[in-house]
This record gives sequence, C-alpha cells and structure tokens, in this order.
Amino acid sequence: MNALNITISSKLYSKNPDETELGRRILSKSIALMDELGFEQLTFKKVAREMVSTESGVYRYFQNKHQLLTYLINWYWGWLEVKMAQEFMLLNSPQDKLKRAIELLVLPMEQDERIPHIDERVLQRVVVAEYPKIYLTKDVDHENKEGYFLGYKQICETLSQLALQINPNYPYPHSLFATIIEAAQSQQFFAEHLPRLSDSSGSKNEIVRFLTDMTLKSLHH
Amino acid sequence: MNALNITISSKLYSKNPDETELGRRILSKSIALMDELGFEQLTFKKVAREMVSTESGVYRYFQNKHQLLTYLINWYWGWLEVKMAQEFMLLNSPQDKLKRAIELLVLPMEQDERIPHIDERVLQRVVVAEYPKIYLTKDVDHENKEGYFLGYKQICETLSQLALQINPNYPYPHSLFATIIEAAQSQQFFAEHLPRLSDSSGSKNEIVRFLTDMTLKSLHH
DNA sequence: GCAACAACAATAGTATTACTATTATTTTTG
DNA sequence: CAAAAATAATAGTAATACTATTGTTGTTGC
Repeated sequence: MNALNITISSKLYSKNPDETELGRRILSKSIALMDELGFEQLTFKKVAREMVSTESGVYRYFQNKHQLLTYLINWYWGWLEVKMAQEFMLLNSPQDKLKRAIELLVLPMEQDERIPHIDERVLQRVVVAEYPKIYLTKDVDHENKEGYFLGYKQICETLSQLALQINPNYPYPHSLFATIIEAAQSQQFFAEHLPRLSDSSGSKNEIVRFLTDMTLKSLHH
Repeated sequence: MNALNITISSKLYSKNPDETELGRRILSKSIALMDELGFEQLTFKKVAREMVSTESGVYRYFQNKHQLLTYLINWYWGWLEVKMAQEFMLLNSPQDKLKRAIELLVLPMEQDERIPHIDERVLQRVVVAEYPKIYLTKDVDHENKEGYFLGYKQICETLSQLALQINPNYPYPHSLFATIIEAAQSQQFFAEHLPRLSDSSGSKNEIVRFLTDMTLKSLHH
C-alpha cells in the first residue's frame, strides 16, 4: 500500500512491484536503464543483470517490456495528478491552477524522499522520450479496455474540468488538453533534439509560456 | 526523377526505390503491410514475400525498417508540401491558406493517379499510427544531421512563415505548428482509439475546427 | 557480339531477442 | 515445523535482424 495512493490498474503487472523489495529494484533499475538505453535497446536480461537477479525474476512481475513501460508512464501520470491536487488547494482561480498544472508538466521536479526507489526526474525524461510508444500499437483497443491508459485519460479529464470553469462554452476541452499534454512532452524533446520544431531552445520556461499562452487564448471567448 | 519533384535525402535509402520497378513494389507493398501489421510486426521477410522477391532484395534498397518508415513519412510530408503549394496559389489571405493547410493535414486525400505505386490514403493512416517512432530513438541526433527529418521541419517552417504574416509579433510560430501538426495526427488516432482524449469522435471536420480555432486564437493579438 | 558490370534471386548462417519451462533453493507464513 | 510462495539458476525455442556467398539474368559500352 502506497502512502501516496497512486492507483495503477492491476492489469499492468503480474505481481505488484510496489509491494516487494525485488519489485522496487525492478522499477528503480528499469527507469535508469530505460533512460540510458531507450526502450528499444532495453531488455529484461539487462534489467536483471543491473539489479543482480535473473530474467525470470523480472518476468514474474511484468509480462513484457511494453507492460513495464506502460506501468512506469501510468505511475508518472498518477504521481503528477497527486502533485496537482496538492498544489491546487493553495490556489483559487482556475487560471492560476491551469498555469501551475502546465508548470508541473514541464518544469523539472524535485525528488520525493518518501519514494526512494523512483527518481521522478529520470522518470520524467523517460516519459518525454517514450510516452507515445505505449499507445501507438496494434493492441491499443484491447489494452485500452484493460485500463492501460487510465492515468493519461484521468489527468486530461481533470484539466478539462478546470477549463470549463473558465469558459463553460468551450467545445474542445479534451482535445485541448490532450494536445497540451502531448505538446508539453514533444516540445521538451524538440527543444533538445530538433530545435527547428520549437522556439524554446533555451529554458523550459519558454515552453511553459508558449503552452500557457495557447491554453488561455484558446479558452478566451 | 519524379514528376512531382518530391525530394528525399539520399541518406534515406541505399538505392533509390523510386527509380526501379522493384523499388516501387517495395514502397507499395510495405505501405500496405505497415498499415495492416503495424511497424513492430513488419519484417523485410514479409515485405519480400508480399512483393514476390527476397529479403536481400529489400536490403538492397533500405538498410533496415526504421529507414524505410522514415523514407515513407518524409515522402508524405514532401507530398503534402507540394499539395499545399498548389492550393495556396488559389488563395489570397494567409488565414485562408492556414485553414486549407489544416484541412490537408486532417481530411482524407484522393489518390494521385500519376503515382500509382503509392496509395496516399493508406500512407496517411500509416503516418497517423507511426510517425513519432522515427524520431523517438537514441539515434535522433545523428539521424537529424543526416536529414532524416527534413520533411517535417520544412512543412513546419512553411506554416510558421504564414503565421508571421498574420501576426508578425507572435513569438512561438515553430512551436505552434509543430504542435498543430502533431495534434492533427494524434487527434485522428485518439478519435478512433482513445475517444476520452478527444471531443471529435465523429467526423474529421471536428478535428479541423478544433485545430483552426486553436491556431487562429493563438495568433490573435 | 561480347566482356564487364549491375541487379537480382536463392540460400545459408549468426547473434540476439523475447520469451517458456524446469528444477532447485531460500524465505515466508499458518 | 510443514506447506506454500518467492526467488535463483539454467536450459531451450522460435523468431528477428541482419550478413555473406554464390549463381543467374539483364544491360551497357566498345
């Protein structure tokens, strides 16, 4: 049971990695290796070597590396959702809440001491570099039914509700925030690797300003 | 030499597939197979079987399937660019041009009779389902130098220039159109597979309206 | 017309991957 | 303490993503 109560569909693991020492080592090492090697080059054998266990040990927790990546990305969205809920309590206007949400999406976050086995900053880099791979597959419809994308949908819904507080007549709140969340990731990637696809090659604050401008202008009536 | 003059970096193939009968069969069959099986399940062996040739035949044209996918997606951007240039000649205001560009990004296109070996509508589905996979790799910086992403960058630049005609002071034209182009793809995917991430589950025209609204509002001063 | 060359077909081979299966050992729990 | 569960260690398999080799066919230049 997690002190932060991040809920992840039980379809996303064979055995809950959060509940055992070995499971937490899998999470910890696979985040680091995914960041270092990328999803394609990661293998369970390498994770096993890194955490000083065996390949079959990893398979006891996750059916394959696609499920592992999906778990990690859902964990990230769940964690962001908790962060947002905390910060929203200190703010009043939906405008301020949206601005803060966009900052949380883009700006680097501090390590949470209560969860020593997950380095949120490295996980954020993994999400930026890998997130569309979890749904751009031929299994998307089946996996969607299994709850593989609940974290993403939940955070999109939360922000959509906020948007409707600003402009109840805005007709595209889900499309808007799916776009903003995607752009938050891809603009970070482009700023670093394909700078002609961004105007924010410098600081992440420029990405925040771009996304905030786009969001508030879209909601303006 | 292509009648439409779609230029693709020569780093994107070993032997130009556009110039031979076998090469065109590779393009034709790999588009169909990529659509049917998805990138992960596609193999050169399957392409070879489909076009009644051998695996080594495919390797003579493309070093691997990642290069093949990158070629196809660059071909698509190049073709869209040509289409846009054609249609822009009939329009005057940059607003009208941007609106038309967004329609071309989203609405299904008719088959071009001059290029019988490429089915543009199927290719468009492949782009929607696979496009981020060409740059979300650890080789992105090296491949960027080789011109793997010129098609995407070129179309983003063209649309950015149009945007500056509407509002010369808008500070984020590249970020805006990278975002609009990405959203054009992902909203099509979400509308079909993850409808809670979209408000446009019905017709593609709703996606066009969402993107147009977002673009014009962003450029408003 | 033929030598030289490129393109292609056919086949074989290799290292790695993504698993599955089995068995033995250790740890936990009732 | 017995039974069950978790883990470790190892082996094995089909498929993948190539590389290499050899022989055939077609084309071009002289």
